[in-house]
This record gives sequence, C-alpha cells and structure tokens, in this order.
Amino acid sequence: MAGTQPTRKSTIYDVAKASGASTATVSMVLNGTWARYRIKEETANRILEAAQKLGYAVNMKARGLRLSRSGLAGMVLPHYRNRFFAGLAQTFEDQARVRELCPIVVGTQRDPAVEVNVTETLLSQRVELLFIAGVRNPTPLNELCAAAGVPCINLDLPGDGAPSVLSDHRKGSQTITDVLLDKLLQRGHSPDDLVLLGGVADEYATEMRIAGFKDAFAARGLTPGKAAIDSCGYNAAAANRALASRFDNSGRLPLGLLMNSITAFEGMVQFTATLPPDALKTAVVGCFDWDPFAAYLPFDITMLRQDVQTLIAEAFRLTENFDASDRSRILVPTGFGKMFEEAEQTKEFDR
Amino acid sequence: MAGTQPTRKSTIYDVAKASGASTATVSMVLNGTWARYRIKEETANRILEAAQKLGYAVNMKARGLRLSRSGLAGMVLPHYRNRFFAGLAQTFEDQARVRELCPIVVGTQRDPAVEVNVTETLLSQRVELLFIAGVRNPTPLNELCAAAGVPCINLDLPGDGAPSVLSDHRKGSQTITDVLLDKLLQRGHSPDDLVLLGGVADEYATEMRIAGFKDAFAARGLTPGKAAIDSCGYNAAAANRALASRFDNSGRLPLGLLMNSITAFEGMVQFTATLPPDALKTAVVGCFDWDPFAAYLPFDITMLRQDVQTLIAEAFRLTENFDASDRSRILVPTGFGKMFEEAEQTKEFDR
DNA sequence: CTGTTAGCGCCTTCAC
DNA sequence: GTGAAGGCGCTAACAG
Repeated sequence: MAGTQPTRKSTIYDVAKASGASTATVSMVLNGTWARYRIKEETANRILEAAQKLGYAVNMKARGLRLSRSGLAGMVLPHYRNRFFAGLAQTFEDQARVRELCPIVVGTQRDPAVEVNVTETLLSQRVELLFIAGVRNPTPLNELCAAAGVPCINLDLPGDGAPSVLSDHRKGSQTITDVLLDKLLQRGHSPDDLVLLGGVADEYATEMRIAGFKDAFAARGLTPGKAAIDSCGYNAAAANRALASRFDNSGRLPLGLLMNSITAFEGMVQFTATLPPDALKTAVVGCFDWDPFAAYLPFDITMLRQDVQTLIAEAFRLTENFDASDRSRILVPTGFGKMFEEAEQTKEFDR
Repeated sequence: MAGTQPTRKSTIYDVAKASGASTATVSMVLNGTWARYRIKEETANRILEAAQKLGYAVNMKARGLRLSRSGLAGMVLPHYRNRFFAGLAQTFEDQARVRELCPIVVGTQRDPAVEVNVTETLLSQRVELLFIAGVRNPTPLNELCAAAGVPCINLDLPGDGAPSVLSDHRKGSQTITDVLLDKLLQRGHSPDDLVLLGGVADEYATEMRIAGFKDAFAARGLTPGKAAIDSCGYNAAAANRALASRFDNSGRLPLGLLMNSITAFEGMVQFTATLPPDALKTAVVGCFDWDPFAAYLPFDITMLRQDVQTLIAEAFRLTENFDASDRSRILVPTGFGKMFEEAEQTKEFDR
C-alpha cells in the first residue's frame, strides 16, 4: 500500500482509460445495471478488473449530487449513556444498513442550540430521512426538515411538526405500578406506601407515567395520596435530595419506590449507599428504565424496558410514502426484564 | 411551513434571482468571504435576507464535490453499550464539532464484514479522517484508508497500518493490582488470593494487563501463581462459568478478584447473585472498566477508567499534518473512579 | 452493444 | 463591485 500516491483518488475516468471503455460503460458496469444494457460480459470483467486494480471507490458526493440521493439516514439523540439510547442507536444503524442507507447518528447533549445546528448540518449533507429522539421541543427541527422536504419522525418524545413514535408509558406505568402494589400487599404493607419519584411535571413521559400510576390505583378503587407523586426532576442529584428529605422527615425510606428514569434511580442508589446495607431490605422498587448492573443491586427491583426494535421499525415504516402532514402518534408497548435481550448479544471477544 | 413545496430545495440560483445579484456574489456572501472582495454591505445584507427567507441551506454534496472537502469526520466503534465507548463517541462528537466537522460515528458489532463495509461507505462519503476504535484487526481498514489517502487513527487497540492511540493498560493494571494487594494484606489475606479473570490471552489489552499484573507482584519480589491468571474470555457467560468452576473446586470465591473488562465483571455479578448475599463480604474486587451502577454494588470494588478526552484529543492531534507512514503508539494514562466525571454532567431534564 | 453529452449545485478565476 | 464560464465525479438519455 506504500507505493500509491495517496492524494488523488481514482475516478471512473481513470477506470475508463485503463480499461479502454467509455465512462458511461464504466458507470453502468460499476452500478450492476449493465445486464440491462446488454454490455458484453467480457467488457464488464475488463472494467471490473481495472477498477479493482486502481482501488476505485465510488464518490457518493458526486453520485448524490447527480441522483439527488445521498444514501444517508440521520438520527439525533441526547447521548449514548444509557441502555435505551444506546439500543436506539444500535437498532437504527442495523435497520438503516438493511435499507442500504449509511446511518449517521449524532448526540446533542440536550442542548437546543446544538440540536438545531446538528439538524442543519445533517440536512445540508442531504440525509434522506431524520429521526429525532429525546428532544424536548422537536418543533423547530421538524420545521427545518419540512422546509427541506426531508421526512422526519419524532421518537420517544412527541412533537407537533411531524409524526411521532412513542413508548406507551401510560400503559407501562399502570402495569409496573400494579406489580409493585401486589408485592407491597403481599408483604403486608399498604398501597399508600408506594411513591412515584422523579421526572418533570409538565413533560410528556412524566405525565403519561403519572396517569398510568393513577390508573393502577383506580383499577383497585383507590386514589394515590398527595405525597405519593413527587416530580422532583430527572437527574440523580434531585432524586437523591428528595429521598434524603423524606428520610429526614419520616426517619425511614418509603416501602415502595417507583423511580421515573434510570438517572433518578441512580440518585436513589447514591442515597441508599449512605445508609446501613439493609435499609432497603424490605423495600419494593421499580424503575422505568433497564440497566444490566442496576438489575443486580441487592434489593427487590422491577425494571420496565422500551422496545427499541419496534420503535425504530415503526419510524422507518412511517418514512416510506411519507406524508408531511401526518401528525399521528404511534404507541409501542413496553415490557419487563430481558425480553429484548437477544438484540444485544455480545460476540466472543466483546468487552 | 405548510405552504412551501417540499420537493425542491432552494439553491444559490434561487437566492441570486430573489436578491437580484449573481451567483458568484451570493456564494461569496454566504461563505463570509465577501469582505475580501469589497462587496457592498448593503448587497450582502440583501442577499443574506433573501437566503433566510428562502430557507436556503448549502448543499454540502455540491460544495464538497467542488472543494473536495466533505466536512465529515468518521469513527467506527463496536457498540455504545458501555461507558467507555459511549464516552468515546460523545467526546469524538464534541471535538469534531469544535473543528467544524460533522461527526459521523457508526457501530459495527465487532463484525469484520460490517467493519470493512462501513469503512468503505464512510470513505465513499469522503470523510476527511477516520478513527477506528476497538477493532481486533484494523489493518484491512487502515489499508482502505491509505489507498484513499484519508488520515486514519487506531484507537484503543493497536494496528500496523496507522498510528495508534492507546490507554496505558500495563501501567494501569500495575496500579490497580497494587491497590488490591494492599487491601488484601490489610485484611490478613495473602497475595496468592488475588485472581485476574477474563480477557483473551493473545489480545493486546489482555497481554498488557497481565504484564502490569505481574509488574505489581514483581515490585514486591513476588510472582503470581499459575492459577492466578485466567484469560477465560471477555464475555459475561465465560466469566460466570469460570467462577462457578472455581467455586465448585474450592468451595468458595477467590478473596481477591480483578476482572478484565466490564462484561467479565457482569458475569461475576451474575454468578454471585446466585450465592448468599454475604458471600462476597470479605472479598476485594477490581475492574478495568467503570460503570456508575456497578460502582454501587454491595462489595468493596475499585474501578479503573480510561481517559476518553485525552484519547480523542491525541487522535485528532495526529490527524493534523498527518504522516501516512507514522506507526507510533501513543500511551494515555488511566485513572480511578470519577476523575473524568465532569465530562458527562447531565442536564436538568436529562434522563 | 458502446460512446457522447448534458447537467446535479457549488466555488473560483477572470473578465468586465 | 459584479457576471459568465468551467469543472469537481457521476449518471441517464440519446445517438450511433
């Protein structure tokens, strides 16, 4: 590989010259469309050989310019730091590749300025579709896409500027709440001992989860008390503080705890780490996200999991025959534990 | 946004027509190079305004074709499923953006066919540089890049076809081994009770970690025993099995355990979850990766952390004035615990 | 069956 | 100060 001059990449002109054919013939052969044009197999082989020898690789920029198809599929998400977003990214990549698209996913750190910036960049690269995941207010991004005529789907958080594909947080919340209530009763405790902790009151996922929480109580002819719902924020520090103040007031931890996000859950773990080891022994806890290590922490824990496979599949489905005026909100069920595990099998040398 | 015909994106021609200027003038103004050409400020403003109104966005495909600069920076990595790779991706994106490049990172699931495929795709999109992280044998990918004249850096695993930026696993291993030995002695146990578990014997990171492990013993005038090093593989199931068989043979867990990867660590956690809760009470354990939840598991655990910031910064440094014949291996120190935490602060609404 | 040609959208040199 | 023209690499008609 040392001898080749690295500056100039070979083009179809080089291949044409080397093989003594014309650029059109080369183009057809290299695209595999040559059978349709009844080009002699011998010519085709000659060209393929020359291309091989020259290390020719198509310039997608030029092809894209000509065809006005970039072959790029874009997705923006906040970060990769939890299993949900990591899974989303992975699944998106896999399914984009199946569709012969080059996946390009970008993390924005939930910074609206970065979100706009990234979207503009992706659009200027002429992505053929854009998925927007976990963006608080996707409308400006939707509008950018609409202006560019690029199909755009909101994932995980709904928006008014495009169709949305969402996990059915309400139903999921009712289900997990129900499980926790059963466990609580089994241990001789009361439904009043269950607390839904974390999240932001005026935000979609939290609203849905609160609704589902109430649904579960209602199905038993009950209503959760005032103190049972504490939307103290998503981040670990907030949940940590909220728990600490409850502890200070009552002298103990709630007997049932439903954490509204893995980050809030992390805050809970941080706080309980400051307590004697068996402070959570009798507690029943649940969480709206799943994490492999969290699942092994030393207390009774139930984790809900979003179905990234279906989420992404639905989003792709919406992009075919995309209807720019579509504002539908598709709901995808969530499930427990390891039900989606297969997708993330590790390879032998993985680490 | 409803009224605009979504099919056609506006071009500089549209902007030129709308503003009554020529395409050249528009181009200069839109590139910010207009001051150099002494274009009237009034004209410039008129053009900017028209562009704004038309929702003009540069077509990077065309610009790239003309300038032979794509504005794309590529990175391939195995997946996003642990904090190291997630951090790498995040940091890469941030630093690429600082350099005015559009980051495009792709996960390959450690599948060599996908790795080659992805590299070819990225190259055909004319990325201006490519980082290759966690690829077992990067040489074929390096050669593809070399043939295309694209700067290419191996991250985290070394290769013969390009410069590499690596964590100093050997030094890190010596340090953490030293810490574990101290703890073991403090508790009245013997250095022989420490086991290095996981990894693949003929693989770079494992080799370095074994060397560091021995260094730590050597510094005390000792040599680890035969059974002290068990490269049973990286994946959780393998570590799980290895521990199970040790347990069957000796009737107890090793008193000191140094896990060679977060996945092997996960296997250990899986196995110990089948034991009585206090089976690990007196154990001393370490791990060559860091995870926020793993850090809160109920036993004495020490985690080593790679410095993704420096890793990426060094890689970028190597790409400027890139020397295609450079085969240097740059070593980056690792550290303990939360030393690189600041980089992943969560926002208020994060989850 | 194969070669010629006209752009895709943009930037830059060179006249005006 | 501004307009016209050429070409980046590729593809798809359209001629031979």
